[in-house]
Amino acid sequence: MLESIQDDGGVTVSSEQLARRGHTTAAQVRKDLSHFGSFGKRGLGYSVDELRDRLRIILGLDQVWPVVLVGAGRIGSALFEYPDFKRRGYECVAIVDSNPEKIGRKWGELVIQPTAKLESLIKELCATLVILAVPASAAQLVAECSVNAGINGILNFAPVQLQVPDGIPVENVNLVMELEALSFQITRASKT
Amino acid sequence: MLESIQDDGGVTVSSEQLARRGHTTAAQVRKDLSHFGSFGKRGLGYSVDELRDRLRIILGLDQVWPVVLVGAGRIGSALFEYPDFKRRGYECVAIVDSNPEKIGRKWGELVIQPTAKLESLIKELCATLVILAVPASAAQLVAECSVNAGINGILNFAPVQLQVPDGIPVENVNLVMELEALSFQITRASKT
DNA sequence: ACTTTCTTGTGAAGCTTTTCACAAGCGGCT
DNA sequence: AGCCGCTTGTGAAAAGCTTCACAAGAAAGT
Repeated sequence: MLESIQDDGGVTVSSEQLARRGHTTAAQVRKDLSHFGSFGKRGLGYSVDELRDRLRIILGLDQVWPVVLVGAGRIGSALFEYPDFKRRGYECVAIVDSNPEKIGRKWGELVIQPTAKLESLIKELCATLVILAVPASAAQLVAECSVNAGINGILNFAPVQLQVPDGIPVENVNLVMELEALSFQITRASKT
Repeated sequence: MLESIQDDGGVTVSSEQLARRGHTTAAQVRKDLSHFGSFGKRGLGYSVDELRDRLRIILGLDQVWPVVLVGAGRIGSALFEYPDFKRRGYECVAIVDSNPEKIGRKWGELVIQPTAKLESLIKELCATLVILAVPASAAQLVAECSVNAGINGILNFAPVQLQVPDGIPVENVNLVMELEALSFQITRASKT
């Protein structure tokens, strides 16, 4: 949001304005920010540039995160091509797939590697994140292998609840569940 | 989870077992279910078949949801091919894109249509959901058009907060934000 | 029929998050 | 300098969510 305000030439922004854009309340914006420090000026609001920079640091976007993509299917390719990805500091350093037909193919500069190499690739390239874009049946095994190799976080697209040690953050994206959330709300509303 | 238990031959399941699988607590499982009714038997647990069927009805999965896919890019194609999609009752009834090169191509049985036809397609096909897999700059316009056509819910992949009337549910999937959640947690943990 | 072993459903307690409301502070205008 | 219009940061109150703990009920064995 702050970058879009920058593009529109905004220099300062109030919690009220941010709240309207983000579908929340001004008090919520201020309370949330206050957990990390004090970024605004009374009577004036927040400096867009400064707040953006401070939030980038809080989110860890002031560094490059080497990412290994596991699964060279359609979801994998969608992510690989997604431009915002690299712009935010996430750099795909390796691609892995189990399908022998895909191994050896090139995506951009990268050659698709066999799953057997996952662990050594993570170690050699010091990858911090893996993206799991594999079928549900393979996900748990890939997760364990990544954890053994010392991965720091997992983005999981497989529709299973991964079992990983405490302290390794996992974010799940379950596309069917998002649709189910919609059909649930619509069904509810129509029963009023 | 219940379907996976069915496949493993499970007949009944306790809140404790469900909690372990889902990384939550038995009390949470029971409290959540209690909001929709009383599905279990004391001393025995829940009938897997019955609970699955009841939840399917609650989530609105006992009917077919006609979906229009807007944006025939990589994310769109990943969704279109995703098999779980149709299995859960979401049926893609039309594909729309703004790129003249793509219009007229066939994906399976469906011909890609121009964006201008979106409104009439939604009306004619009685589509209840749209999936927005378009660039951020186009998303708001497509959303408004869909709302005008009487859409019931929106699944939005564009990294913008859509402004739609109250009562139209919107679910957002923001891939970069998921990665940011991971790098934030890793950054935090390393500062302890 | 009685006891034992489970497990649900649910008030009450405890905890977390959100909202309220206002003192304190900044900038511009007279 | 003094006043006025805004807006932050934050304790305190309100609302919401999770956990606890237990009565009530179900099945199976004696």
